[in-house]
Amino acid sequence: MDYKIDGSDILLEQKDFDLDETLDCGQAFRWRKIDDNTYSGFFLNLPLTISCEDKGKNLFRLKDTSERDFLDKWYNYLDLSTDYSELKRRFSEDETMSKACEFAGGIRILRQDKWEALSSFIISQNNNIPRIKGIIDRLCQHYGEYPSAEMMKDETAESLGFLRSGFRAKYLVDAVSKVNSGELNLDAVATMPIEQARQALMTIKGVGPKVAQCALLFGMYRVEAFPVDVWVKRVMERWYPNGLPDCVKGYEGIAQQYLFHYIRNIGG
DNA sequence: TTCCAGGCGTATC
DNA sequence: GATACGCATGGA
Repeated sequence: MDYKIDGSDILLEQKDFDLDETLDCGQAFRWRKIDDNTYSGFFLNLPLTISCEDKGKNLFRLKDTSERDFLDKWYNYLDLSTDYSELKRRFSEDETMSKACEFAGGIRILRQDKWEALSSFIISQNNNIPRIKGIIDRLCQHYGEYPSAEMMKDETAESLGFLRSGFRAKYLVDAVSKVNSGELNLDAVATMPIEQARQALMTIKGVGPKVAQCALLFGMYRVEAFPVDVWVKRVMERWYPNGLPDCVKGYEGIAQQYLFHYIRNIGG
């Protein structure tokens, strides 16, 4: 990772980073493609427009970004401290993982906000990505930003009707209630042993094994969490009937993201 | 029209 | 513990 300040922008040189593969691969739902090389989106409510200026040189421009926001927020959000080349080398001991890493070598795991990831993946269940984005758009439009659990404290399944989120509205309401009451402390969950953390999240109505794993992986950077959705289930049946290879141990969640993207895009 | 989507709660065995 | 089914919505 190398960067310099260019006027009001940050110029970032970063390998193993592709905007489509990272910002539009189903892990985050508030990034919008502006043109071929540019996305606009948010971490919490801090906006960013980011462009790939030169693919060959791994050069990116973070528009209107202070050095402080870059170092304090985006460096962490974009997981710039993790060496994905080294991870891919380890993963590539396995033939399928090798192909998946080669297919989309620019995937990174975003270190998202706990509540946003949890509530987003509650919305994601039995749903498709364009529609998930639509529901989250309406939620943010309504509040003017991504609402905290505190901001949503008076919502009911009925008052959330404008989301057109179907049966998921009541699940959101239960999550809001448990987080606001302190019954579920997301900061505490983030540091629990993984199985205990999973069980704690699953006390929320509408949070099962898959949504819990997604909240842990994408909202709390628990990279050992392994969410299994319909696509990853196909991966397991097709390539890993006896379980994941040893070379992904400890980083199952990151491996999962390569595999998820791979099977969705090769017509599995 | 039917099927499906980054699943889960509930009923039933 | 495993399996079957319904669930809101909207695009293909």
